[in-house]
Amino acid sequence: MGSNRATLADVAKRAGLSKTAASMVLNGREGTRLSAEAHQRVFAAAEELGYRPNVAARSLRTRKTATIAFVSDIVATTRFAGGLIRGALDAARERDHVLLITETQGDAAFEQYAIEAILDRQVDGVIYAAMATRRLTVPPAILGGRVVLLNATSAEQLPRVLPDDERAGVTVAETLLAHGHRDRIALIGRNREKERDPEISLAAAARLRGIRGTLADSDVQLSTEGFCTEWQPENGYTATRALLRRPERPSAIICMNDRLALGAYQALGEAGLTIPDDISVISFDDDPIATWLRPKLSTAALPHEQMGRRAVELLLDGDDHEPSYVPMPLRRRRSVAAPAS
Amino acid sequence: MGSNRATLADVAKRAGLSKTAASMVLNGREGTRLSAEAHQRVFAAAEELGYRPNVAARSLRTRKTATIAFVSDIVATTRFAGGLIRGALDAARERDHVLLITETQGDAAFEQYAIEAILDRQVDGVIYAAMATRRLTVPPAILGGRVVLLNATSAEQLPRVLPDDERAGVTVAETLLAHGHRDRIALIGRNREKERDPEISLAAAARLRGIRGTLADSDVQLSTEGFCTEWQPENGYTATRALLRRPERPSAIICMNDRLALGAYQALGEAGLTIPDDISVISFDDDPIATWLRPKLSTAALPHEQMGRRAVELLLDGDDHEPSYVPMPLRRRRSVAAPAS
DNA sequence: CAGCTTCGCTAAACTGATTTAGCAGAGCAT
DNA sequence: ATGCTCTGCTAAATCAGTTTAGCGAAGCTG
Repeated sequence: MGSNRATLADVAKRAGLSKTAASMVLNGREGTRLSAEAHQRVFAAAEELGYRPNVAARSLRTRKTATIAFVSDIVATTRFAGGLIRGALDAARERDHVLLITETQGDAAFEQYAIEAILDRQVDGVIYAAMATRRLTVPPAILGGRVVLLNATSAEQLPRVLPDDERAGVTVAETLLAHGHRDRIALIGRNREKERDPEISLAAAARLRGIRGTLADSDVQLSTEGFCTEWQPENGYTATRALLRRPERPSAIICMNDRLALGAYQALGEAGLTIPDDISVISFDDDPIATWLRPKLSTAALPHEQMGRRAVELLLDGDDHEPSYVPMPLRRRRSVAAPAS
Repeated sequence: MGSNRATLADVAKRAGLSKTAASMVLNGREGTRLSAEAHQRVFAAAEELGYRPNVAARSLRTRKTATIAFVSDIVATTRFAGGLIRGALDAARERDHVLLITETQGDAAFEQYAIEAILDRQVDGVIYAAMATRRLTVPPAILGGRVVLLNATSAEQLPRVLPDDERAGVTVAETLLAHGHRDRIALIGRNREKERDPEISLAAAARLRGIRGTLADSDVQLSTEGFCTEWQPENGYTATRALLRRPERPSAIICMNDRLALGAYQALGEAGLTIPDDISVISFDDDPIATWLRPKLSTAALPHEQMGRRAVELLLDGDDHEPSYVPMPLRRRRSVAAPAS
């Protein structure tokens, strides 16, 4: 690869100046007394030689690598991860940085490897990301540098970016109310573990809080709450079937995520019910399947790209340690309508 | 970050030896005449100080960074990308390497940025990946070093890893034949552009070739071929509805990917047909939705993890420039059965 | 015109590793 | 006693930058 690249010495020689001068000019140092002409010559020489500084040499001295480590439990390889990385990648590029990506897979040895790789390479900062919004434990070794939590919190008061799940819950509930749903709003995806253990999920409790609070403000309660051990399509299917066996059919179903909603669609389809005419469905996440379903699913979107972007911004430009809550906009599609009759 | 780390000089001093000696011992250099005792002392000192070499300093001298660049058009942020990255990540870790991830998004300026970032950091090699299996143009600037193409080919004879789409086509066709399907096998997802332009897709033509060849060997032809401008669920839905309007209903539908299959499921469901009793469905990719559908979809899996892994292996240990074809195993699930009656 | 400041620039040290060239002492043969 | 080889180790150069300290000439002051 970069074998015969021009070095700073080459540039200096061509400009008829010292390395010092060349270095200062190229770094735009203030207060140096180099003549305008010297500036010209250095820029010209650098241009002509196609000079690009060697990052290793530079960071040896400056301890800056223009590299950010993106460490995730498992996020880098899931469908949800895409946007997170994309956003981070974009923001990093805008700031002339680059992303070093590692995955711990929840494995202590892997995490150890990641930390060492990061420390060895003296990255400028670490983004510690979680797949599911949750609390996690940051390895002390990286606390020496800048760390931003992405989609996560931790015991330490670190800067962090989180989706505003509670607000999303509010939005979802408001939408249903606005369409005239009141007493027959069901929910599927209740899950004690997710709701209680912040190490597993922060989203479940927050969404539920938002939903219930908003309904309560209008003197409404959820008519039925379906529990699911996982938030997978199968669980949504089963929960929805259970829902339909009850005497009073709901006018709307809130699903705690889009995979559950897929299951709900399947169960409703089998039961011969039409969405949204017979029953409305609304959900959270905005997984790609949301637009694949028929009808397209209305859902509060996890703003992954924005979150990734925000994390980099916080890392590089950030000063405040207030958690950064990113809004989850509702994607209004075709799965919500007024209750039948 | 790593502020007060022990340096090689520290280790040497503690061991009562020179930096030279310490360096040689720690690098396991053969042919050095350092005593066994010297070895002990160096190892002990390094251990006690928790010594880890500074990668920047080392690579300044050796031009090795233990870093691989993973450049993709857009793959890093799509659902399909996960496995690719995961596999590469795992293989890289096993070889004590790390991944620098960038994305060109098909944008020339972004590509330029990626290249410069890569060259500046003197990565040991580049994995150039495409989201869809296709031919792409590798920027000449990176051809100076090791490059492996992932899910892609190029004009240059570069080492590359590709899914064995043709063989997958064979497998899919064989499966249908084995279940007794013959004259009423339909296909959806024909697409002239994808089939003809290798810069768009290599998979479409290869899959089709495999399917047709295998059927022909048994004197069978596809009964209907549905064209789709895109391989999205909607197109699958429309194509399937068209299929069902024809006089003779197919006994099986081959979908060129799982998203089309989702569309097919939706159309079949609406038509009141049961999979696989009334009609079998088989597909390609093994997208996560394949297991979310009811019944679960049989599909030839794109072995993303293996491909990513293989790319790193080829890059680091590889010698041969033969394209590496990775098999696409058929995930046998519930969507294929014998034809009705 | 000596002394001081400012200007414009550079030599050399430094970052932390690897690598080349070679030195001192021991052992042996002559 | 001299010359030679082998052993066990080290000094110093090197990679490509940044940074510190400071030098010589010009200009100005008193």
